Amino acid sequence: MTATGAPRMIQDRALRPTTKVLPEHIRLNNRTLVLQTLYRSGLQSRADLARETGLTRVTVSDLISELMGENLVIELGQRQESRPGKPATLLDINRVAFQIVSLDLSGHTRLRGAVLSLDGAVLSSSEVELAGARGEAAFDKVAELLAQVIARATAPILGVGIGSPGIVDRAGVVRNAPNLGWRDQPLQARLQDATGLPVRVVNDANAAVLAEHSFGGADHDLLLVKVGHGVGAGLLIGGRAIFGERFAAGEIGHVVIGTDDGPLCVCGKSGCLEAWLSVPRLTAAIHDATAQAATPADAERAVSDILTEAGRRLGIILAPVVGALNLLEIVLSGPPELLDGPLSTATVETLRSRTMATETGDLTLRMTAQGEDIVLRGAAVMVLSAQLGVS
Amino acid sequence: MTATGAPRMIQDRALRPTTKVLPEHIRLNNRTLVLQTLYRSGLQSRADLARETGLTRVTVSDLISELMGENLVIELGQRQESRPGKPATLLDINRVAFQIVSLDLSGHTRLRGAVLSLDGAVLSSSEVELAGARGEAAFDKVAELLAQVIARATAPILGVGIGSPGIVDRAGVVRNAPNLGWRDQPLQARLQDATGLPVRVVNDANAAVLAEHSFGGADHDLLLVKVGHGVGAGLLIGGRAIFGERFAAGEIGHVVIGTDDGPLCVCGKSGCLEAWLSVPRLTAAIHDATAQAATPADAERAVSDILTEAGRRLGIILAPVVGALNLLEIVLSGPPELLDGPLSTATVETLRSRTMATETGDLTLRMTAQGEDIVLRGAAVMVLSAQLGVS
DNA sequence: CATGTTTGTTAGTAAACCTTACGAACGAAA
DNA sequence: TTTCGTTCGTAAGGTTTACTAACAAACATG
Repeated sequence: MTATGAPRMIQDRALRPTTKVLPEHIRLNNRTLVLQTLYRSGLQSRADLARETGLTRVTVSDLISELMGENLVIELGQRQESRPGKPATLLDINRVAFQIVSLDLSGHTRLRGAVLSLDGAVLSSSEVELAGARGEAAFDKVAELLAQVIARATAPILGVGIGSPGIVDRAGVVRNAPNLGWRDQPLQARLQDATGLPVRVVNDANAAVLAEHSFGGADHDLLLVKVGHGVGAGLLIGGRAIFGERFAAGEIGHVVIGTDDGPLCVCGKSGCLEAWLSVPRLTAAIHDATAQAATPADAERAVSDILTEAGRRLGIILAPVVGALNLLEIVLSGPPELLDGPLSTATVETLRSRTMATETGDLTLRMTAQGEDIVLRGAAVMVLSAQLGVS
Repeated sequence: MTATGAPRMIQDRALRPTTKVLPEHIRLNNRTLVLQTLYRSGLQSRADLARETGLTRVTVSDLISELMGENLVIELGQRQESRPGKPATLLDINRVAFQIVSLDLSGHTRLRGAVLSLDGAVLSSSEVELAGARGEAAFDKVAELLAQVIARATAPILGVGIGSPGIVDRAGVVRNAPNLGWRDQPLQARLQDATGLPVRVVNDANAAVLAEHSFGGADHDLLLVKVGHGVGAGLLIGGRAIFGERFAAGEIGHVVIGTDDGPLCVCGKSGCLEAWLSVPRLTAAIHDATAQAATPADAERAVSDILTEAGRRLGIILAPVVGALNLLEIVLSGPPELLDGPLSTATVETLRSRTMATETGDLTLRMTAQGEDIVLRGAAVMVLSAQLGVS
């Protein structure tokens, strides 16, 4: 029995549609496609865009005139090239027409804010001491910082991106952030009302992984481990951020490592990742060891041992994740003097020895190049993505 | 500086478009949407579909007439209901017009095949002994079984779905399957050429997780652990299967567990999951313990200890994955006499004690209800998804 | 200077959905 | 029995979208 009259093959795009599509959605898709292409490749002509997107020159021209009408795209004169044919008119995203405001609330004692260009460059930054403020007082600090940063913008603001510690849902409600004393804090909605600007709130580690993806040249599958006062992770699979069923994806700080016990954690368990790896724990351990050491050489060796063990622990906890997701790229974010040395070396060695290296490709582990601005830049990516569909 | 003239908000659908969209793609999306709705809800009128999909009655009628032309949808008389207005004409997927052929190659010694209805019910099944065949001989066994099963179909065949052990890429090439002696075996393409039918080849655990999702009422985020001669996992996030950068997602069989050593594994490492949990290892350990036990009570306790320890090991390795992905649902597939008891109890207890239970929701772990047919049914889901966009 | 090439635009076409309108079929009330 | 309102499915016409075809402008080259 053969497949006589069997239905046509469905393309990947049509797998499990969840919503109806109308003609106007086509326009939005293609408009964003053009913008995205221009954002990434920069200076291009209409004909270039047509070739790259597969759309016709006519359609691209039409979309471009719409985008120019919104001041999102500008013409930059003609291409200087000695070729036959009419010279191309170069286009680019109008990178100075708008700015992005970002806040990083993940610092333990200090909130940071900045104005960024559409390219993710920090143009100016501000800080506010948290000074132990919690709950509504902490919200006031955030609102105050936001107003300050907004005032420093020198172009229309495309939107506001905020990276917050804790568990943040898709609507930008901070479900739980112990450090700031927030529970079910509707941060996005409140700040949107207060400022009249589009606001996006995401978890800090999720913001960080977006920054690494967009600006750090990272792959489509990526795990970023952010080490600070706590330890969290951001996860990108197929270029999409993973949030988890209860928006707590990446919350690996209180997963227990290994089958021996470990240091007691504030959460009550023993051997949590955070008890091994958080910055306060590491600095305290290093301080103790240095104080007890007889000679500088002894001290150095003791410090190296501490960092190596911490790195090994990180490798142990990441190995199942790397195996289950077949991850090839892991990025660390945090104090380089702690992470970038024996620690990361031990982590990658542990990972390689505990997973099946053959067949699964070669694992890469590196420090982020984004430095301290990683959350700010990631929050900006959220804004670009939400407002322009670009990143 | 405010957002004067800031561009419109982009919907989620437009985030990162990668391809141009044409008007005909709309049609495909909406056609599939209608088919999907009908597949899941069954008996519905055109007006019902219009209300549920958001499309107009006119558009739904047009799509339905197209689908009826392909014999995919049929009318089933009028609704028997005492209501004002013209009675509705009930529609349904023509569930007997097509059948699906599935193969399960994951058995250690035996290959299974079946004809399934569009609902995923097994209509008839066949088996072939592998008899140690490897490489090209194993391929011949598969082709022979496939021909047998195809001959038993009693309706046009929608397509062929195959669940294979090992690493399978998106094109259905089996990159590596030690048990079958395959390396870069283009199974999908070869069988497609041989049969003239659409063929889809996926990893067996990935097929299984699709079956659990479609037929087992599972959630959108789901991890399925398949315990057999080896141990593998299938992962679903947001309703989408995760394949991994090198198509090896779910290959957790050779990840090392814990910080004490463990049994030596065939891969050379000590303490791999497979060394703790594979069916041969467990049955051997149980056999030894039973033989050494003085009394039946001793034997029972020893068996329980072995299964509890295996379950604990599974919990240890899954904890970081569950934490990192914020998974709430885990399903086990394999011999229930081994898995469904002390083992699964120990796994879920270990998971709960090693992850942050609060905030992340309550974890569920259960046996699959799909039994031995799970891979066959999952392979059928692949066909439904590829050919009709339905599942 | 004629020719060929490339760019961007104009005009017309096809596909998809929508809105509006209508006949058919039914229950309920006058 | 007749009238009215409701619901279903279809028909006709309009809008949006991107496409094809054709063209003018601007340039290099022989």
